[in-house]
Amino acid sequence: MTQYTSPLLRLLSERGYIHQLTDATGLDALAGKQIVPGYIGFDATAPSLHVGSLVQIMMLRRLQQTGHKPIVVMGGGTTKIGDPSGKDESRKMLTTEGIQANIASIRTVFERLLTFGDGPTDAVMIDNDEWLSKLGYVELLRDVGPHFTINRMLTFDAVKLRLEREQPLTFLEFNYMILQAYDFRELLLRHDCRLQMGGSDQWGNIINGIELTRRMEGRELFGLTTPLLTTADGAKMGKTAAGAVWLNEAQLPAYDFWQFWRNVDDRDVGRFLRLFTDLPLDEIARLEALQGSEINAAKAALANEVTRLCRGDEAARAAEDTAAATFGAGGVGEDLPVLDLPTGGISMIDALVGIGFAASRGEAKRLITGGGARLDGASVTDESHHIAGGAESRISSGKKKHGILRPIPL
RNA sequence: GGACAGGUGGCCGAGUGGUUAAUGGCAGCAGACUGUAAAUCUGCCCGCGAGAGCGUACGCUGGUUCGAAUCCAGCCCUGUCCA
Repeated sequence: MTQYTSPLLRLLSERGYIHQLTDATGLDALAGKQIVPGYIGFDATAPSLHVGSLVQIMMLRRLQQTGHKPIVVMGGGTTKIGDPSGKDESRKMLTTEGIQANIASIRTVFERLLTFGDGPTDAVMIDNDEWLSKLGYVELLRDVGPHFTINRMLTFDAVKLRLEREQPLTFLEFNYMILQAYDFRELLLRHDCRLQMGGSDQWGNIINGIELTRRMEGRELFGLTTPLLTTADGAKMGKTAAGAVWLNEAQLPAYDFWQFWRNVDDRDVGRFLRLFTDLPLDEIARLEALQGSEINAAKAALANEVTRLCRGDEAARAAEDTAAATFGAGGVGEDLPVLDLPTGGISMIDALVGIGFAASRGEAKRLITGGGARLDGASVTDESHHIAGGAESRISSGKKKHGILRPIPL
């Protein structure tokens, strides 16, 4: 591992954030002598980011922790165009209000992880719509156009792959990289931003921004990418059964968020602890070394820490208590999903659908037939089983998903 | 504008008149084994229905046929090449 002198690069390096770096010694020197404003761009297409973006968010946190200035750039301007990457027509373009609402919602998570304000190392959040929407086409062509050759743009993976696979690549999409490059330069001019970070898939875009700025302004910028975060079995991080693992409470309850981390693959524990928690490295080394079932303690620590950072102390504690009560004691915890139990009871099928363990009645039946539906821990195999009203009970799908059936109070 | 190839279930990809709700793979769910892990094996995997069954579905719209994802026509979309 390269020896860095700046606290920033040391921290990033020892915790596993660095995949590629444009000019390691240059950035190391710069970070050692001044506050480096650095930015990462985020999508504004949904009201919440998901764990796939958490590495980037954490990186901004590290930036601030080592005395630099994090800049969160929301892609409001680019979102307006609509994301062209999918072929499915139904991808609707968002209205300005919709995008603003998304940005406001996303901001709540950033506020937990970064300190915002007006100070020199306080984080700021900017919407690239501020400048992109004012940009004239002719102006853009004149200023930026000469600095991009099609020849080079065609060599970028994002483009090359699509062409090789004979998939459509629209002009719109093709232009994304130009807009992103433009962002970097704009951020230099507005906020003296010197560094852009991102996932490894952003390397090409980041390089473009650096190149463009060098040609237009004669200034040197830096780029840094994180390794593509996959789980140990090779899947892309952030998608699970129920869909994306959202960072916002409104999109995913804290208990489920906690469970996601509690259930990571053994092999991922150490890496995730370094990336997603503030635990000291020696503590992580100790946890990571646990063998066999003991590694579950490390997973619990991971779940607690990440939930605490993203959702707050209280949420983390409630999730942990619920898990302990549910899995340890075989009872129920307060944080489990609850379904009202009518006085006359409810059918097993309706209960499973009602609490969200099955998407349709057919699915609920299959769950029952397969032996995965449980009531107070006992498997229910009768499709027409009727749950009596009056008493609280625990309903489960498999061994991991649990919920409470609670009589409606009179 | 022309020639050719293509548009199938969350994704990839078979199928080219009936036995096809549609082979297979991936992803997903459940069971067994475990440690709320991985790997492995087994079952499930469009909706409604207790069930027989019914309804939807192979780009869109019509047509041929007892019967179509499969044949025909028009249209839309994508790719490759040509103008």
